[in-house]
Amino acid sequence: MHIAAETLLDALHDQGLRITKARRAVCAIVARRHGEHLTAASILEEVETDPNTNVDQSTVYRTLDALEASGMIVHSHLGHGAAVYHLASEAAHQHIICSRCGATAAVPAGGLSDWLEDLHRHTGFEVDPTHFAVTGLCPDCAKRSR
Amino acid sequence: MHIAAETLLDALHDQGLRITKARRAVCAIVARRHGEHLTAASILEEVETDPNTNVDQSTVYRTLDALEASGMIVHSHLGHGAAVYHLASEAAHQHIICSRCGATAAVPAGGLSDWLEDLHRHTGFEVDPTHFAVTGLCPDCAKRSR
DNA sequence: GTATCTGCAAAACTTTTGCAGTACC
DNA sequence: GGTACTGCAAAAGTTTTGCAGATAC
Repeated sequence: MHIAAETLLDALHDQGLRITKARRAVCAIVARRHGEHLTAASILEEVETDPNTNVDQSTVYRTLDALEASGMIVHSHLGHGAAVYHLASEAAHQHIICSRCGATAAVPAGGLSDWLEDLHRHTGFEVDPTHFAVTGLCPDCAKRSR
Repeated sequence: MHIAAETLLDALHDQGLRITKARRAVCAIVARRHGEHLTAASILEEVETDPNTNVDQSTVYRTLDALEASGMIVHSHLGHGAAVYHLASEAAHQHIICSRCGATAAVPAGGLSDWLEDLHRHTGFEVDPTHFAVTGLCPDCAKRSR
């Protein structure tokens, strides 16, 4: 799964937004490191390694918001901490996080479709289950708790 | 579904904890208003309506932690904001929250059991799906977005 | 040229922590 | 009497906001 920073910038441009140095920097990092659990903090940290650019945290958040509004990325919440961002094209998976040790796993969200249909019939909600992780105990912690 | 403040206090006492004025106040509110989406802030707000008692927010959090440790209550995360607390005996339901308007619904978590078994086979995780809500669009917002 | 963006600084919001004094048992 | 608990105050961590100056188009 590859994506070019240009693709992200184009999406912003298509929304009538300007292409700036800060947006280039953030898009480059998102393009390069998508697939990781990217947080605003980790993006900011990486931006700061380049002594030639100076991007503020508020600009990182605003750029991520713009990318999300343009439909290129989504964010989800793994635990109690910071939100993680990933490409919308990779979004259809469910995060699981261990409530004890923080270990994470990802599974395709496909197996949920029956439940989602049920939910829709009962509540009328159109549910996207991937926005929040589900918690549980990872194999190791589950073993230890017995 | 009824519960007495005494029951909660007994649970704390059984853990070797002391029965104090602050804990009485918090337990009374939890007992009276369980079933609502109780947050630390709403509990604090209600405590402050009584001019005779003065309970600090840190004490509210510590009391909720103690009740959770004793197994009487659990907390879950509905959205990006504060955690909500409810009785453990009422916990086996899944929250759904509209990402646009904030409307919430609850459904029994029962329909998820097939998926949970699948998940366990594939990842080894023992998942509790109710800790985080799932997001989606409520019927009204879904209609409006078309 | 001008509307959009940016960096800076500060605030908002929820939750946690250190500490000295209070109150429960 | 002694330990557990409390209120107070401040900090931590993530995200948002107001604003004056900078920059893309």
